[in-house]
Amino acid sequence: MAADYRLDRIDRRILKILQAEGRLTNQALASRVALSPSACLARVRHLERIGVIQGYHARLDPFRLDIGLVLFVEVILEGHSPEEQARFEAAIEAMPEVVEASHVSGDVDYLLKIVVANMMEWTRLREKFIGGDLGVDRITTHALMRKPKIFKGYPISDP
Amino acid sequence: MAADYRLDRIDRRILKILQAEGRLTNQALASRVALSPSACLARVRHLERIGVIQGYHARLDPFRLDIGLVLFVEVILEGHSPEEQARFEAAIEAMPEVVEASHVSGDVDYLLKIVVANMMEWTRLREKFIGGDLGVDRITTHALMRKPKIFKGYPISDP
DNA sequence: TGTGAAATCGATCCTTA
DNA sequence: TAAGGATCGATTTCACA
Repeated sequence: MAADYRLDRIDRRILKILQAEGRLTNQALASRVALSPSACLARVRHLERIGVIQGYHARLDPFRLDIGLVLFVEVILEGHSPEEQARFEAAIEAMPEVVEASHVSGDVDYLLKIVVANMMEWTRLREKFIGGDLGVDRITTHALMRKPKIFKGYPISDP
Repeated sequence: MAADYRLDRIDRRILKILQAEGRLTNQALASRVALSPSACLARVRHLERIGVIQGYHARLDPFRLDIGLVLFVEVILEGHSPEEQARFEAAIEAMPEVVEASHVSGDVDYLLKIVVANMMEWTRLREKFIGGDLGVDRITTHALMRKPKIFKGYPISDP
């Protein structure tokens, strides 16, 4: 999947723009990076094919969706062998409530983003973590109240 | 901004689809929700106008961007008055390295997502947090190593 | 890799229901 | 609110540099 492809200046400008304005037309994008539409489209398709662009998404306001609760959960495993990690990761892969998982260094092993309809659902899901045989030692929960700064993409330097 | 507008079944289907496929053409979207293109476009524009759709973004692979380090930082403030929170939030608003901030309930006050080029940069930025007059009591840092589950949007029920 | 032209397809607006 | 049709603009392919 061309994991070693080197992004040039124009690629980076394309990525920066599409990260901020995902529905920009190819023509507008082309003129902003000073390419013909066909050359620009070829680059975008290439970036998609090699996996630098992983998808396009509408960003929705979670507080307008009757989504329930958004929780950030820190997980510490009992053991840290590859097998134990794989078992845990397979378990969360199968939980639709877990919408994002990050494996991190430090005193904590995983940071999860979890969406549940209400506290009761969280109480039930919580038991799967601590009671179950997922090899979890301890979890800490934080409930989202407000988003003072919203993620709109990674910083990409122009040059 | 029509914060009380009630989403109907078709709105929710539109949101679910655009959240997963942000660059879908209006025609394709229209046929998937069984509307004419013009009616579908009017709904999408409406959802954008009232702020349920906040933007469109290409999702990029952070490990392919030479971005440096992605850090998750937990922040505990010394005090919890509205003024102290506002001061802290204004400070992180002005830091481009802080790409996302969540105000959460529990023993921690804020969860930050921070992107820095390298450890040295983080060491410098860290001092702004603990040394500065931001009213920060304590921070805990986790560095992203791997993403076993990637966020692709909130769960939206069909009916 | 890039350009420009040609053909197809999509977005958008307006009218009518 | 929705549909249909007209118009204008965008996407995509291809021959060529």
